Parts: sequence; C-alpha cells; structure tokens
Amino acid sequence: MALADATAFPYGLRVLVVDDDPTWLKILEKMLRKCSYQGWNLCFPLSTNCSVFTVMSIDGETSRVMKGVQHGACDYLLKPVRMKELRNIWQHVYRKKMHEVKEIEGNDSCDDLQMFRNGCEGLEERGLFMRADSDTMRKRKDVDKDHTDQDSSDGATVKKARVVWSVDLHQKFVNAVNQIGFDKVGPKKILDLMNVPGLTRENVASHLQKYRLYLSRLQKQNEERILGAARQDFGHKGTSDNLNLRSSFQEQSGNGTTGFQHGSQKIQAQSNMLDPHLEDTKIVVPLKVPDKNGTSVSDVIDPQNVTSASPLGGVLSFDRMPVNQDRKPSETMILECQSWSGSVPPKQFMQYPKHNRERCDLLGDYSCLPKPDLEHPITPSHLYAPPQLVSMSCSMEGDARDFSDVKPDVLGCMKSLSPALMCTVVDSVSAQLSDSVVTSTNSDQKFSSVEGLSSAKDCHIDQARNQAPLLTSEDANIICGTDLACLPDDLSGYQLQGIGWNSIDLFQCNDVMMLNGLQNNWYDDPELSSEIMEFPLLDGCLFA
DNA sequence: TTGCAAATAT
DNA sequence: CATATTTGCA
Repeated sequence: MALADATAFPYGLRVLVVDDDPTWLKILEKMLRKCSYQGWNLCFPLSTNCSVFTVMSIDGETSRVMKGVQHGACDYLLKPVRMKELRNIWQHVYRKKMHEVKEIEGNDSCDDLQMFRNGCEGLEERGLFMRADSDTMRKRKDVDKDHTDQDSSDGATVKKARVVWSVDLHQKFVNAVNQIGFDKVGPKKILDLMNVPGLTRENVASHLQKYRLYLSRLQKQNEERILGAARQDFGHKGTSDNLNLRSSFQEQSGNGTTGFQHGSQKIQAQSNMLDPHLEDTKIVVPLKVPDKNGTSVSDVIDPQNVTSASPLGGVLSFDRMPVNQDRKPSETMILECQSWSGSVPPKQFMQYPKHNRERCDLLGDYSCLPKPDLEHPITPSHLYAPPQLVSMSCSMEGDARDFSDVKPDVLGCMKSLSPALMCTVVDSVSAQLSDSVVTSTNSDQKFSSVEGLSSAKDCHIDQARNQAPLLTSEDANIICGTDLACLPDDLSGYQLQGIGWNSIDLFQCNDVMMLNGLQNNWYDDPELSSEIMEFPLLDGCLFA
C-alpha cells in the first residue's frame, strides 16, 4: 500500500493524500497554501514546478493523509491536520534534503540547495518549520512548551476532536444551567459546574447558544399553539357530542359565548407567560410535585434557584392512569399526546450522533415511530388498538356539582402525573378541573359519561400556586385537559381531551410521549422515571 | 468573558 | 443540503 510519499523536490514537497473527500482536500490545500514561502510552495496550484498534490482513494481510508514517510513506515494523520503537522512533514523534507546534500557534498553552489535552505529558514521564522539539528530543536522545545507533549511523542498532533453533545453531557449542561439560574448563566460558570475534562468554555458557549436558540424556538411554537388553541376554543362547548373533539376543534371558527370567555382569558394568561421581562429569564423547571409523603420528586433542581418559568412545555407521564373505574388498575396507559393543531413538528428529538448510536437505543428508534396523525390517531396495531376518544372539557363556571364518583379518577389521573411531571410554572396553573362536560365518544363503552367535575381547587395540583405567581386559579380560568390514549384490555383506549395549558403543552412533546408509551414503562420505577424522564424527554427535544 | 454570526465540518 | 460545531470578532 504505497499510499503516500513525502518527497522533497527542489522547490517543494510532494504529498500524497489518501483521501478523495473534496472538502478535505480543500482544507489541506488551504493549509499548504499558507505554508508557501519564497517559492517553497507545498501545494499546487500555487506553483507548477513545486508541489505535487496527488489524490488517491483508498478503500475505507478516506480520512487520512500521510504525514510523512519514515523509512518506509507510514504515519497517518487524522484530519483535520494543522500547521504543526505540516511542520512535521517539512522536517522529513528537510532531513531528506540534508541527506542529499551530504551525498553531493561540496556542491554548495547548487541553486536548488540554496533555495531550499532559504525556504527552510523562512518557514522556520514563521514557525512552520523546525530545523532538525539538535540546537534549534532544543530552543524550539523551550519555546513551544505547550506543544512539546504532542510533538515529542509521535508527532501526530491531531486537532482536538469536536465535542459531541451526548445526552449525558447535555444533561450535565442543563443541570448546570438550572443550578446557576437562567439569568446568570455564562459559559464559564457552566463549564465550572459541569466539570468535564477537556471541555472548553467555547464548547459550552456554543452549546449554550444553541440551547437558547432552541428555547426561543420552542417558545414560539408554544405561542403559536396557544393562540391557535385560543381560537379553537371558541364555542367548543357545543361540540361535546362530537366523536372526535379534536378534529372538531380544528374546524371550529370560534363562536359561542362561554368559549369566547375561555379563549380571551387564555390569551391573557398567555401574555403573562410570554411577558418579555420573563423572556430572558426562562428556565427549565421540573415542577416539584410532592408525592404522597410530601417529598419532592425532583432532586436535581434547587428550588431556590428556580426563578422563572420555562418556555418548555410540560411533560406529563402517565402510568396506569385510571380513566374510569371499570378499568383495571394494572392497565398501562399510553399518553398519546398528539397535537391537535397539527402544527407541531413530529420530531423533536435530539439527533444523536452516529457514533453515539447506542444512546439511541435508550430511546428506541424514534424515527420509526408513526407520525401523529389527526385523522388517524397513532395506533400501532401490534401494540394497542385504536384509542377511542373521550372528550372532556372543563371550566370553572357553573356549580360545582358532586361528582365524587368521578373525582377520584380524575384526581388519580393528576396524581399519577406527579412522578415524572415536568411542568412549567404556568403550565402547572392550568391543572385545574372544574365544571366540565365529558362525553363518551363511544356509547357502548364502559366509560361513564361524566357530567362535571369538582371545583377547580380540588383538582389543582398542590404546588402549582406556590410556583405560579403569575396566575391565580381565578385568573386562570382555564380548561384543563390531557390527551390520552390508553392501552386496551378488552376495550380500546380512550382519550381525554380538553383545552388548556396542559393539553397545549403536552402536544409539543407528542412523539416523545408516545415513544415513552411504546417503550416499556420507564415510569414503573419511580426513581428511574424521575431521573430518566427529566432530561431525555424535555431536553431530548433540544436538537429538533 | 460573552454573545453573535460567519465559516467550516459532518 | 441541512445542521451542528468551531472560529473570529466586537
């Protein structure tokens, strides 16, 4: 495999590159161009009689370039190659040339030789060339102390590989951001907190840049969705008998008095959430929902540092959520979490790097998941039957009737959200259930039609108020809703659907949630769920 | 040090 | 070709 040959020519160096990647060649050429000095061009096309830049394509070896030739042994450089590497190449040239010089001793008048010497000196001045004689070497090493470790070893100084932001790394990053507080974050602080060897401030800064971009993008989506939902909310009450409330929402043009009221109030709430003053201080806040013992589920975020709302939507997970009392408690629920607006990008997952592929396994090959389809709800036939739709809408208006037979279920639903509940502050406020209309979309099912629900406070997620100064339960006269699909037993699944922050925000994680449903139940293990859920779901959307 | 945006890499 | 990452700069 005579792949390469660094040969000293009278006026330059010949480099054989074992790579036909045009981009790569361009880079190399550029670098070589920089090396040119006093006619000692290293690369064509700067000079016709100097360097020869030959490209060879070698199977499976498309990312390497010859650094030089040492007695027939080939050293390779991984790209990208830096100046230092070229300097090494030059040393080979120099040695070889010197060897030739000795052979033709006494012929100092040779023009070529003189040019060569001049060229070497010139390159040396520019730090591109290191003379091979010991004195100069010693001097160099003193000067380039920071390079000696690389240069002295095998000479294969390879540029530091680009950082791959794996899930783990990103998780650390988000942890750091959350701990610092979004208003105070800086690349350096994050870097310090992350404590990852090799990671530079620039790396973090870059990632932070991307992260912010992502957040703002997400917020825009949220915004659109909320506006859309607010519009669709008009007159929704009249459609309670619609088999598919979701589609009916889409088609509604917005009339009806009560619906209007809801809609307007939602808009108001939204303006709160999108308060420009909050814009820059958004933070991902895993809602700390106490479990039955009152202990906090999340141990990642210091609540003292939680300063504001997150533009990210809430991510709710459901485990064995009882939709009706006939349902066996062991039934696994799948949160369908579709977007009713249909505007949500079907994929909001991190695009895992190829070389990090194993991480993908954790989440499964989401690319294979069916895209949520409004017309055809996600129904992988081998997993569960098509969910039937149950629409539920709630409001605070009207009398709070006694639906004690229903409330436990609803509350159960809400409580079941807790273990892995990721919610923004504002989102949490919306977790209200009130006077409602629940309509079974399939009359022959066991699901009992629910005429109403308890008061808003009853269904309020306990801590929501504490963390949501922006809205009171009175302000947020919001209909809560979730979009559910259940695994069937003898029946098919159900969907609970409604309007409100939760439902809106749920939708933006449609695929995520579905994925979780399709995967084995991560939430079976509370610890697992609180840990795993927190980031892969929420931040897995980062690289949408 | 930071945040941005252009350049570059994948 | 679209994104992701790096680099250069104010």
